[in-house]
Amino acid sequence: MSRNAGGDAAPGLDPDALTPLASSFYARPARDVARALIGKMVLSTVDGVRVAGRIVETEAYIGPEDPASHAASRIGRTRRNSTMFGPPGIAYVYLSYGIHWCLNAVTGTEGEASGVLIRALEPLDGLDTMRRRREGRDELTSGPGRLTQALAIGPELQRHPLDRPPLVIRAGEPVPEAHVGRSPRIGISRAAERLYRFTDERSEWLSR
DNA sequence: CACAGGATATACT
DNA sequence: GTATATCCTGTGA
Repeated sequence: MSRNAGGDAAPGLDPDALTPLASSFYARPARDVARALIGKMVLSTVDGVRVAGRIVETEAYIGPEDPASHAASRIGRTRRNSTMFGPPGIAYVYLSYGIHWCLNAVTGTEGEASGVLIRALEPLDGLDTMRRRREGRDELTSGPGRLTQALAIGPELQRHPLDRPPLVIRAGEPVPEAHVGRSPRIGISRAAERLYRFTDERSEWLSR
């Protein structure tokens, strides 16, 4: 079977040829990383199957002072959120509503407990695999729980460094500032006014 | 030990 | 728009 089965690949951009983002990319404020991740590529080879997508929606969660964060100061460091206190560039994976696994990249300095939630991808490669994993549904990767299902991301990838297989984030074509939207984060009750959600406004694959 | 609620997705009215 | 699945975490008895 050829790559790009199902069509919809970005022309002229081969995800395998792009440089993985080093941990230094993540070693800065979560808002900067959330903005910079728009347009980057996520490649999963979990289960030996190649699946790729382009990041179109992220959210920043910024240290203990962010009351919406799993690592908010009122909670402190716990077993669930301990990955957020780890070094930048690793995956923080958590279970939402008992059903959906969600993927974050840890950012900032070690112990800072900041991260970026990957909320939506534009499917680029391995669409047949995504559809199978999503049981034939059309919404393959437009939502944090949907994209982890499509990419077979689960708790086995807790603390996985994001610069190597089976889950790699790579460079992509820059998204001009004019196309980047900023809006309130989805599904939170605290600090709901902060504009920590970043989107590629051109995308058809946003979560809403 | 019991319980409430969540950085969601889906089915149903 | 509303209901509910489903389970882990954090909290407080």
